[in-house]
Amino acid sequence: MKKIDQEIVRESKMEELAQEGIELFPHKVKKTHSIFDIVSGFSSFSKEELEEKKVKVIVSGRIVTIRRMGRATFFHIADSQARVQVYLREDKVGKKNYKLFSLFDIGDIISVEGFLFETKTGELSIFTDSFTFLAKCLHPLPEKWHGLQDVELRYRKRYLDLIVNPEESEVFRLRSALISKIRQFFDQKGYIEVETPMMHAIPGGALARPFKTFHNALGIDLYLRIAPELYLKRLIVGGFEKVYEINRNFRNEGISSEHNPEFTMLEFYQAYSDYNDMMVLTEELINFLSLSILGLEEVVFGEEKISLKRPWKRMKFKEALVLYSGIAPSRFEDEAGVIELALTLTPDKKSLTYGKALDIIFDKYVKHNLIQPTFIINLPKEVSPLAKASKDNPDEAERFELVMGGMEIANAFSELTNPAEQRERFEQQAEERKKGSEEAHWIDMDYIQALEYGLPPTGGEGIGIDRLVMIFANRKSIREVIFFPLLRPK
RNA sequence: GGCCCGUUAGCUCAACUGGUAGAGCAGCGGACUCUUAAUCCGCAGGUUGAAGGUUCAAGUCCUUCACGGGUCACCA
Repeated sequence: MKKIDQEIVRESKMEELAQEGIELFPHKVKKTHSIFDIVSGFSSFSKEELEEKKVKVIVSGRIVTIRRMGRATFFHIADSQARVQVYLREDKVGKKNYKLFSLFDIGDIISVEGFLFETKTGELSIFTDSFTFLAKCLHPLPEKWHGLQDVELRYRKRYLDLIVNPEESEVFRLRSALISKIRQFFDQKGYIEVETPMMHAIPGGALARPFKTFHNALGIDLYLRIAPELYLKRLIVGGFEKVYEINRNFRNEGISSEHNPEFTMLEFYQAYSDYNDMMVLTEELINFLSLSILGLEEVVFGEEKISLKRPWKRMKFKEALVLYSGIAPSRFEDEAGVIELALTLTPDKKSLTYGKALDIIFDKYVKHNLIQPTFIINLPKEVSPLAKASKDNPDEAERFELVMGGMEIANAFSELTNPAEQRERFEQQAEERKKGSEEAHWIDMDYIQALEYGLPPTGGEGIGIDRLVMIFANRKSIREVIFFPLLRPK
């Protein structure tokens, strides 16, 4: 890559540092405080208190601003959480060191040692007596005022985004807190966290196209998992009554502001419960997350306010269709008509079943209207091959989707426990595969055998963590909540 | 994959119906010991995403391509 003049300047400054005997890549540095410790611990102190206490600190960070004024210089050092001002004066550090500092640039990482004080303008700062070079930044950083705006660059070079747009790091701190609180929630309820395979010989547990790979030693095709579901239920068969897993799923489908090919899924299963229990648990979980992270039972999402006060609305799938689709209720009785309508919405599809057609109409006309958290219950059995049928209506499944912010956040059901019925459902799916539906479920005989050993009544659920973070962090694109979203290599 | 939009200095953005590619920040040189988007003086920085084409003349119009964003489709 061609070097620009500023890069050449920075390189020659680094050479000069070396000539001055400065260690360019030091091994270790002393540190008494983080920048955050200083800002949070001493901001409330008055000028006089600081002078009296003479707090000595050794702190490291990246130089993000420099204001040189002859024999004195102010600069800020920062990490992803906080920034603090440093005051450097020639009479304090000596002529030689002061001159050395002219070889430092915005972006360099240094350690400074000094006493805390307050400037005339009232900013908590470090009056430094010495500083240590830690790392050179060989490229100029984006502009201090606007930061890095180019979304493509922000995603491709997330480290740059984090350096110059510190508010972006808040999204990821929130994400981390959310996952940590999820673990706390389930652990307290006696769940155990488990890990199941991410490489499957038979990809299952969802309706989606998988990524395919090959294992050399075994000489077999393997697939990156599209869901952990079937393995987690095997663990229920094995006697673990409450399990959860938080990890990546991989789906070889389109990319959009709501879809990344790899995404983080929370799945949890509880023996001796059903989908109604899962609804209560879900409300409890997300309400808890909101209260413990945001301190509120409400989140702002775009133009909307989402209330997380319990209980949340429960609405039958078909009722939601009638209420939001704008299609006359009587038309839903006409199966052929519904299929025809759905086909016009998805020109790529050649044929559809009634249940699939309803699902398409739901996604198209209903989902985006559901901003407040809503459990859409009793989805068509046809599109739910792993769920128990409803007692009252054999065409419906004991299944719900949680929709909020116009997005599907969770999907849960009373797990199908009857091995013979599971086998029939798989066979139906196999028929659909034959007809060209690449996302239809495979037949997993080992899973059926696991069911034959006896799966107790079980409720299970998956929650899309990335989308939940989107809502909590008020971001409209999934790429804003994933450090390194998938982009085409340049 | 279809359609729409975008791509100009390291970054953020200008450049009217085609007529000499500019500014701010960052950088370099100089002044400056409480500044904070520091200030003041000066300087440098460009294959306008790529390749073709139209034209006396293209950042601007046309074609193709690349990457991204939005949207539709696919897909929980």
